[in-house]
Amino acid sequence: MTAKPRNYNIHDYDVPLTTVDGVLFTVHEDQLKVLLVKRGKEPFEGKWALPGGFIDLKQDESIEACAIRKLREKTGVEPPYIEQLMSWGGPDRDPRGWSVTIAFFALVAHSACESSVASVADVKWQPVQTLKKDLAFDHRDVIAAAHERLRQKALYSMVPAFALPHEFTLTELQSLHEVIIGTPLNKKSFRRRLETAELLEDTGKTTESRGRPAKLYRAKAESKQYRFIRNLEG
Amino acid sequence: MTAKPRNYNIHDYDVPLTTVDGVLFTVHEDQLKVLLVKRGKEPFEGKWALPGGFIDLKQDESIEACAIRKLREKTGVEPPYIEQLMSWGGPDRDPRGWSVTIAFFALVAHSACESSVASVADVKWQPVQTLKKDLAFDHRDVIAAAHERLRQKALYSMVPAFALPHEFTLTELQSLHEVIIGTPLNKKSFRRRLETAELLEDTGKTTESRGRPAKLYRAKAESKQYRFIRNLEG
DNA sequence: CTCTTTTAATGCCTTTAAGACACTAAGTGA
DNA sequence: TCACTTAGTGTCTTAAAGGCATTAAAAGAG
Repeated sequence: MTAKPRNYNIHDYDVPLTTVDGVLFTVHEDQLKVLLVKRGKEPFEGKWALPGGFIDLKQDESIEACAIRKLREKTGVEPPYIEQLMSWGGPDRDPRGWSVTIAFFALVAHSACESSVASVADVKWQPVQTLKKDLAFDHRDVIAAAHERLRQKALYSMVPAFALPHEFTLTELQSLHEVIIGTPLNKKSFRRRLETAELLEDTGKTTESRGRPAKLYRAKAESKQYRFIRNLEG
Repeated sequence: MTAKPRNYNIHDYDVPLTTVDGVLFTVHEDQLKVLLVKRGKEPFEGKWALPGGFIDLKQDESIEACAIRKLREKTGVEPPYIEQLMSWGGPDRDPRGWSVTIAFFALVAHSACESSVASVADVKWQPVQTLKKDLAFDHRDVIAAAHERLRQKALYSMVPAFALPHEFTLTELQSLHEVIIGTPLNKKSFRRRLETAELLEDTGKTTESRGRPAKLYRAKAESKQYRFIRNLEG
């Protein structure tokens, strides 16, 4: 046991087993994917689970810092977007007893951490459409909640842009939103609201492929907080 | 210590001190008020704090159930609306060491728990506009976050209705929204969106006072989930 | 070099829902 | 009966999304 500040003694308190988990999404090959890690020990040894675990009481300065650390350990990078999702707790979700997980929801470009993830067998990008039912703990519910949150964000914000590389085209951004929401979107509306809100910077560069070259944009930092006053049709 | 299922032993884990707190709002005399409880023991003995505390690992079936229990203990009733707000954690927010609070945000009619609150000296309704700075822990930040959440809800939902008595007039509901948002709202817009969304039931009753009698309405259960696709102007 | 194909970007009319604000409705009390 | 008060509505304007066709800019075929 470590020395505790003041008079805190864990024996005095009957506290739950509190952990932090991250739901890290990316997009690749027109699919929304979530990062899973194969558990190396009990409980749920061998099952796929969300990256996460115990708070390091000596190192972590906050629960968000803890979540970022967990994700960095698995991907090699810090996600450009992270926010707290919600917490789950109960007597039965962990066989060791009453437990709590504080879940975070994060986005990253597939290209930014491709090497770290592809090089190890116990980490993978799983398409959310083909999620297995036998994930560890209640992680299936956690992912479902994160997916729903992301879906809402796609309707009233440009937050999904942080699942793309630093520079991207409007078509890429729109099709990402469409993948997340699950329905096609109106091209004109999508572009018009982006333009009036001034959320993107023109890089001056363009793509080169078949057809007319597309302009490449960068998300401004403010776009993380921006909320449109009106939702797109879900 | 209690017997734990399987091989769980709290000594094996360096876990934070996890607690649950509730931010319970109501409206009274045209003011938004929050429920505070005077702490009877260290830390922060004698300071005002949010109702909350440790999870009862034998009784509580979930963290939400725990939050509801804490609020019932102080008000005598279960709030008609409760949702998880977010969690805060860090090494310094509690002098006993690394701690986490999972905060909930709830609404109740002032009349529903007036007697329970007025009868004891260590519980009070505090107007959010005149909050003291020296609340226990980081509860000032928690209340600020809850207030901001409630403000957003007032722009795109009818959730604030759950801070009113079971039956209420449209004028009462609108002025509640105005108190929460902090600006006047357009009467016609407010009523029109309510009507088209069919969120309220006409009770057939009316108020009696000076002026034309107002119809009394009841919030339908669905109104808890309903989100307008467009926000009112903040 | 011109024409077809492909993808990007825009113009413009329609539709939806909110803002503004005047007006009518239904009570009370002098 | 009339002034006053509060509730509720009619209607025009404005903001922003939907629909859809058109134009723009490139590559490749002949």
